[in-house]
Amino acid sequence: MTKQFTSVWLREPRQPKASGLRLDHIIGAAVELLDAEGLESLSMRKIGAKLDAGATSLYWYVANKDELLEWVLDEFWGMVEVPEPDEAPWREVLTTFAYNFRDTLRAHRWGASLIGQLPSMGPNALRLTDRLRRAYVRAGFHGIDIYLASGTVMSYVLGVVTPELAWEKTYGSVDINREEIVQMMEEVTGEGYPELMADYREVSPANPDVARAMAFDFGLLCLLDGLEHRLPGGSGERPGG
Amino acid sequence: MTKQFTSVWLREPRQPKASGLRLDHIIGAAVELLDAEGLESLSMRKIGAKLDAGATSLYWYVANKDELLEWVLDEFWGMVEVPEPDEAPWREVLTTFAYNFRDTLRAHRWGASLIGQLPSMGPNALRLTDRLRRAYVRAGFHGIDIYLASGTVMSYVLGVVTPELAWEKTYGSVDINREEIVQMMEEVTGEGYPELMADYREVSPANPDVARAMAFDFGLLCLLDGLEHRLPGGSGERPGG
DNA sequence: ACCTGAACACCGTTCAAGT
DNA sequence: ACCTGAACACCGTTCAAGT
Repeated sequence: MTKQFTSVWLREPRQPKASGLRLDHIIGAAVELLDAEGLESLSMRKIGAKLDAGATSLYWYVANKDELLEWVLDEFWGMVEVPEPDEAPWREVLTTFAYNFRDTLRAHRWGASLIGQLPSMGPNALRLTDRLRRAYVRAGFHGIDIYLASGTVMSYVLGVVTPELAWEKTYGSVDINREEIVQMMEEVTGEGYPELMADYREVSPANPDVARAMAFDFGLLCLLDGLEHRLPGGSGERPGG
Repeated sequence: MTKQFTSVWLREPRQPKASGLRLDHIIGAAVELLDAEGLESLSMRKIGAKLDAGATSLYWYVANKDELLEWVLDEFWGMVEVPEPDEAPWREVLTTFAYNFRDTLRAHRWGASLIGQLPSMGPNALRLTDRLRRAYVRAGFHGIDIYLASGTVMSYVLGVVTPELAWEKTYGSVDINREEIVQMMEEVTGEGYPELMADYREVSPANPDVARAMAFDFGLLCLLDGLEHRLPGGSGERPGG
């Protein structure tokens, strides 16, 4: 007897009456609280209060907090804009997506945490997945390579931004410059890694926002170059690919 | 009056007496509980109990739970092995790191969450950063490009694995095959994305573990190709780079 | 059908008090 | 110096009861 495979997205929606709570209002209230106060301080009680309802009333529309957050996560995916793949060259489509995704992650900092905690199977997530897939198709990938390539840019962006958010959560409100960071690292390691420290001091841009943006762009360029290289006809083509 | 820049790693350590609690034991107990029960069920009370102490005793060694987790996170970084960059070609070093990092993230599933929540500034994190940096130096990058390239592979791996862990957390214990996933997606989207669904059905490997491993490898190859392409002398070299 | 409040089993953290 | 227990202000969720 194996567990049944189910999903939030397959549940019968509750029929709201004209006045009273509604699932979309609950999700909206959750998003507003998340934007204002962050994931850690979101509680069912606060969502209820925001809607002039008891916390426990939410449980008529939602099985539990995770299920609500799964809906909220799909709202996040709905905020990430991707150009229609027919309307621009594939590198431009993916670059625009990468920058939009980065901006959305930074504007709604709870998004990255939810992506790491809950599956992304809602309609907005699937719409985005489909658009990206078509961008890779238009690039010229075939067969299984479409599938293999289709998550690369998104993974890269998520992986870059996630630790940045963690850093900013802790040190974002602190007035800090590059030199102080390096000094702190030196105190942690002793005289351990002189070249690493010299590098930070000498070559990394003094403004951390600029440094982050440049590194993001550099890596994205590498990834796109590498994808192009693996396209049929490119010199990285695999035998029988 | 700006906030002072401080860190866990700069605090004066408490002097433990011969018998009694010790910071390293507290960290060790936390890691064990994390491996056994996951991040969400870790509590100060449980850590205390595991050490035959009251939960509040921990606060002598640790300012709060986040600070303890910052130490725990550095333990995680300590588990990620990277070959010495002198001992192998740079692509091999980075490939080995990528696979090791992926394995460690999968073996200690709380790691990815902590990376997204807390800064990685401990000695193990810095040791890893330095090794990776030297791998990029050995590859042939110069000046600011060392800095710009140095996070790329790590970001990619983190971004790939993080959503996989979220998926497995929800559906990992469910007996599920590819067809059931596709059917569920079709129920969510209606007949929305026929090509996306056909692709999943026809070209993605039937075993999800195999599918994930192949996609991981493909993207890593792309990224390494793209890095190589940007090396001085490569055709992607930038003017004045 | 929808909403409520009381209640349960938890949290992280503070603090006065003990040794 | 180190550890304790009581206490505070929270959590998510269940459930019997209301309308």
